[in-house]
This record gives sequence, structure tokens and C-alpha cells, in this order.
Amino acid sequence: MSKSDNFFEKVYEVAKLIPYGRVTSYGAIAKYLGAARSARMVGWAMNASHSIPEIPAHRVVNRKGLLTGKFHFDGTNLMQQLLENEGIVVKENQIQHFETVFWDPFTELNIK
DNA sequence: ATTCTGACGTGGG
DNA sequence: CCCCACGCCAGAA
Repeated sequence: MSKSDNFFEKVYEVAKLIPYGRVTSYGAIAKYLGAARSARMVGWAMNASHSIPEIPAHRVVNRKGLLTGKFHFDGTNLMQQLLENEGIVVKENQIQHFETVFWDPFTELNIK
């Protein structure tokens, strides 16, 4: 295990905390981990999270609320269906009422 | 070593 | 709102 695994582990920690029916962004997680400039690495961590079913990767989207990573799931619409199954409305790969369902680690985890 | 690519984000126009 | 250029950094070729 290398040091980068620590970063991955942190990403998974936060991802697991995303409540049912809520979503967050790669940048929000990265910023929360103190690596705001490594938002891409959060996406990369999600890529590696396929071996860990506990990670709700479908609850992580980009800052626009767009399902940019849907092509990394098995089915064509698997990511969207997982979200809709949680009550999230998705249209044209865009999460509707994104600001309402958005889950900000800083706010929701009551960080002082 | 070098180059390119990305599940991203920000800033300017 | 959209489009574009740039910064970012790990991994693949």
C-alpha cells in the first residue's frame, strides 16, 4: 500500500457518508480533504472504487450536477437509474433541483 | 523521460 | 447560461 491509497481511503470515507437521496461533487470532496486542486483525483479514486460495492459512486457528480461519469457504469443508464431509485430526478444527464439535493461535506458534517 | 488523457474546477469573454 | 483556455496531478503509452 502506498501513500496515494491514503487519499483514496479518505475519498471513500466521505463518499460513504453521503446520505441516501443526496449527491455531492468531486470538487467538494477534494476541497473537504484539503486538496481542492485535485478534484480529478477524486474521480480517479471513484474509478478504483468499483471493487468496493460500499462506495455510492453514483452520488458523486461534477459541480454542474451533470452525470459525467455515467459511461463508467455497466448499463447505459445505470447511474441515472440508481439516482432515480433514491428519488433524485435526472433529465438529460442533468440532476434536477441540484442545489436542493446537493450535500456539502462542510455544511452537513458540521465542520467548525 | 516525454506526451497525452481524463468520473474536475475556475476565470474571462 | 454557454464556450474556451488553463491549472491541476496520477497513470498509461
